[in-house]
Amino acid sequence: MAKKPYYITTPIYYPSGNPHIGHCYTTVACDSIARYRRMQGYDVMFLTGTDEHGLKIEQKAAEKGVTPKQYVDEIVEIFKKLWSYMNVDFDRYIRTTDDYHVETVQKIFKALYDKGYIYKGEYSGKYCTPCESFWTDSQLDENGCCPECHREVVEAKEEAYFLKMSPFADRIEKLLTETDFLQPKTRAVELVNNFIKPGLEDLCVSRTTFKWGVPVTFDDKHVVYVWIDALSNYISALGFWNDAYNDYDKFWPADVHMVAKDIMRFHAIIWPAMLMALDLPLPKHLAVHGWITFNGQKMSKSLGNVVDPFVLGERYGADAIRYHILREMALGADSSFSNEIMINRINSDLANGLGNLVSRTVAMVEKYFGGTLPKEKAEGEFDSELIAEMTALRAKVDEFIDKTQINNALAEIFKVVSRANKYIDETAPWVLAKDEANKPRLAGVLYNLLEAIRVVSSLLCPFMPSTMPKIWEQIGAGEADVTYENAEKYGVLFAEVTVKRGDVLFPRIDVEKEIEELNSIIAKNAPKEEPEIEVEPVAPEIAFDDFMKVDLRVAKVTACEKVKKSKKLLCLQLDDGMGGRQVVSGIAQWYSPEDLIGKKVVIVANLKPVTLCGVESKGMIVAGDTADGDAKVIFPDQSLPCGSKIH
RNA sequence: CGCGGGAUGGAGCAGCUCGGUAGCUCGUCGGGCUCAUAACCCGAAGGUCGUAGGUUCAAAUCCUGCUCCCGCAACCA
Repeated sequence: MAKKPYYITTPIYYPSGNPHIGHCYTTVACDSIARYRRMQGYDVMFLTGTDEHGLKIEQKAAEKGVTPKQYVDEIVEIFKKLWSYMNVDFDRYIRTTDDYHVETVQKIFKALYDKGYIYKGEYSGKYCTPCESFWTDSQLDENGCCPECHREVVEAKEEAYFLKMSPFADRIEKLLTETDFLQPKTRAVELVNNFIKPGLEDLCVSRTTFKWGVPVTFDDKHVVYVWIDALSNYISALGFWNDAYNDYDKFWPADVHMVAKDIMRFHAIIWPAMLMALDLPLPKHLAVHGWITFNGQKMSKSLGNVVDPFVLGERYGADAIRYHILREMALGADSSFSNEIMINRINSDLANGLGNLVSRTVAMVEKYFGGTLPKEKAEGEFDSELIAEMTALRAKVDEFIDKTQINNALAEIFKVVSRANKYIDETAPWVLAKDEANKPRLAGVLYNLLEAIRVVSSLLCPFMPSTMPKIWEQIGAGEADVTYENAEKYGVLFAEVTVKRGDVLFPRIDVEKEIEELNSIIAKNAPKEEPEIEVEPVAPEIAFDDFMKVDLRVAKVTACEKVKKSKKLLCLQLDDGMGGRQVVSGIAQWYSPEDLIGKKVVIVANLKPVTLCGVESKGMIVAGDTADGDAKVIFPDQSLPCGSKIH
């Protein structure tokens, strides 16, 4: 009988920087599910890869003085190295720069055009002629000028191709609300209300403003913009409309696309729309997970070195890191990552729980029986409960894996670990050992423990693939003993099994000492941050007269309050020495009103007034960017009088 | 009134669909045990279930108002 196919994917990651713990989570989660399915006997295709085109890559490469391809090649190596380091066993790695993928994208684009779903239209926005770049209103700088060169932009239109979305709105809404496509489903309402009900806008699917992308075959001014290029990886990697592979019929539709919530929208709306337009089946599930936050903060570049997966893996082992992120992360919700939580988890579950269980069991077999159990065994009290729990475990784990709830699956497994530890206490082998007559019972107890360990480690293998074989070696389990089949059976191990003590599986970590060391690593890396900010190129030269056009003044904040309806805006009343004025500034995330009242700040006094969220703003507060993209207000010498001109 | 999610012992969560002993993990305290990685086992303390009302014999659970957090959207830097 042919094995059932199972297709699972991670997103293709954007290699504009090194991979971090967030990438790790998605990938390790997929890897674990893929391994579990393989163990269950599915014919698995596990795909991951990188999305390598686009303006940002082009720019990053230019900064470093290399070609875009050279730039991504380098980072892709780091991704692959991390996956190998984390024991991620993918079946295929797709790069959107691969020839076969490019071929598929071009054919899809053409097919959609031929079907009339893609049409040529105009993309309008602000255009900076010297930079040859389009910007949306929100990308413009504070003066409404080009964010790159700070010169004026003009309203302009660019030719672009669009994908019609509206024909699919109804079907997508049904997909989200009436099927179990989206996991967790709570997000469906949000998507429908925000994007579908207001009317799906047609999607701009080509660009002429950068070159680093897949050329549109029938119009070489254009390159395919991210959507069609990136999303179609899921089928191009199977050989859809290319000759590199021939697996489309076997594996499509995918069983699970796993993504983080920030790209849920693209996978829940755009990707189904594309497939509908192509008349292809839709993926079965979209599993959406939250972000890993660090000490409550969203992951950012400056935290990257603290939570560098390489550093953590080196200290605690890849399996421990895998376990921690899988155990901690619930589908849908964010989960906070801190070194302390991680170390405590590793200590309590892995070192004290599982590791110690193996250690004490094996030690007793050696101590009381010289390493090999006798054939004669006696049953006794407490056996039935332990055996019942271990044989029932597989079904429970299966159920949670089916629901992509890895954290709950692990929790079930560790309940049995706990039960086994308790069983040792109940049966007190060290007491039995005192009387020769109890030897058969003692052997029975130890055999049951080995069996429990066998079941637990079999089911745990997909999640911690490098440690489990070490356990099998210690408990004398052969490869045939630790199959999925046997995971629900009792009495699998050879009756006269021989154990072999090994190294400590998960060394206990000294919490305080480790935290201290990790903090010192943070401290060591922290000073580097400063020079690491991306220094923007200096704007083109201007004449003194041009500078004098900008009227900078000192003004004192007399009152300040948050703008209702907005999270980022503060409304400030200023004494500018000229009768006062009101300015709205987007700094509410970093300053509360009390921080500013009474302080003098620098304002651009002759800026054209604008209305933000219904509040008029006459001028702007001068602020600088930090490395994290936060804003810091520039405070002038506080003795300067209000209204004094700065030049 | 843009949309959605959340507020449960010190921390993190479950319970809420289908009202009726408030449960789990970690931490704390006390005890037990000694096979084991100072690990394991047992017990205890600790909760006005955000707030104000309502429905009900009975509400963490249903309804309404309010406060605060978070995400999306918008807006801004």
